[in-house]
Amino acid sequence: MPSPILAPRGTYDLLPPASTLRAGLEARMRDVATSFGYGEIRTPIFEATELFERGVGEGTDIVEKEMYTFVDKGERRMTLRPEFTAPVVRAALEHKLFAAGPQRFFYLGPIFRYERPQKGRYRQPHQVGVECYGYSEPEAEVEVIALAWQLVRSHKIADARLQLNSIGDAACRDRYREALLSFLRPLAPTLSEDSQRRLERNPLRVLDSKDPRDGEAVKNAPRMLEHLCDPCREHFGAVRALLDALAIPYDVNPQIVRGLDYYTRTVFEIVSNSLGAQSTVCGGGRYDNLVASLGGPSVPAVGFAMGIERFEMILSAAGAAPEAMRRGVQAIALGVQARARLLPIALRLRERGTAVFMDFADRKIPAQFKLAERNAARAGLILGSDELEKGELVVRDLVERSEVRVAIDDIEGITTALQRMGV
RNA sequence: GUGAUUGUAGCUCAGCUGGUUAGAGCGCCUGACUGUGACUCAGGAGGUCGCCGGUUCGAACCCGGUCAGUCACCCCA
Repeated sequence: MPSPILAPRGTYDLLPPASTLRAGLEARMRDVATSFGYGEIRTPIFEATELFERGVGEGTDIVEKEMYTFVDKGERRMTLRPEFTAPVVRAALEHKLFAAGPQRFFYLGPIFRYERPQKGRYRQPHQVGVECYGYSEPEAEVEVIALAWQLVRSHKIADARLQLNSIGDAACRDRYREALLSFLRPLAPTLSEDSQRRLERNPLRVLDSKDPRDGEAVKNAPRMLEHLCDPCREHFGAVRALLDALAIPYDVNPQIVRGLDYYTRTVFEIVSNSLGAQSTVCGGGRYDNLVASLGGPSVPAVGFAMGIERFEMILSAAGAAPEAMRRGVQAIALGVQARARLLPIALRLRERGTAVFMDFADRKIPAQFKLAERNAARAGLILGSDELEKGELVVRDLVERSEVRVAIDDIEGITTALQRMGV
């Protein structure tokens, strides 16, 4: 016997009713982004591999070992998108949108990374995120952060915290890099193997190492925030002042570094301790050089990406997951003839937007009531032989356990009775 | 990629130091109840014990491999 085919490792099937909850969450996310003036952008699920090599950075783990890359029949190197920012920039450049001034986009959908699955980490995770182009002003960061914060706040998530840092621009980061290197080099033998390996290539990564051996060295290491050039320091101060004015709480956390090459100046994360080792639910910041590095004009940019699965995990940990509401109607017919009469009524109700469930298996009344329970129907529409004779049907409130009788063809009367029951 | 741990019915799990036809609860189906959801009672369906191989007279149990889940490292949303 052939072995059964399973969903690929690190992926999952979203089934009802979880899929209904997901759809509701996505709808609320769209609403929030829309209320900030962002428009939805949908880009292809695969792109030229080179886009990510240039956009995300050749030295990053994502590009080095996590991409789903293939060669198509036209010998083109293609990659399933591992993130959204590079594709969005590509689309904006392709359609010359930057000629029209500032642009605001949000996106929602799956990304693909070949990673070892664990809690809050999948091979096809889903992200919602925004991109704001054309503003070098600190208000841009604050708008994007406020949007992310609104997403979190609108769901009453208690233990989410905003972490903020500045990693400077090309000029002051290079100077800091040198300062950090000359501090860490003498200590190299005391660092973890990973950090020793990373030291020359990306010394900033040593700062957020979890290895206790690195903690000691990092403790006295020079701080980026103290090495910011004047414009960067001023900019960071302005971001903080605006956040304070909006009463958005945050911690300055010098260890926030972000893994992608394109970030400049402000970086931020929203973290929660209900996520295990994957504590970040949202990560973002400013990336003023990305558009130019992909061959476009010099356009400053700010954005974030939020993990939808992780967001759901926080929601359920907070007990904020919405309960499935009782909704719709169970159409209960006894026998083929009654079914034939009830079917068009069900259709009429559905045309009016009422959910109607119906069973065709000739089950008895009690069995059909059980189905109504399983469907979490709010009301029942019962048509048996008695009713058929009298030309009536029973509209039953499944919560109050009360019922009224209405003429079979009186669709208005049925609708009114259902409305009274809150269907 | 590294390490740890788990895999028995649709779900949650039991199954002693390897020993006849593998169990429970919930769920599902049928009936008691010529037409009202719960409860009760009586029946019933459903498992090649993740898969492959090995050891053994004999494997759900021991060994190896493999697939998948989970957790951590790493990385990140």
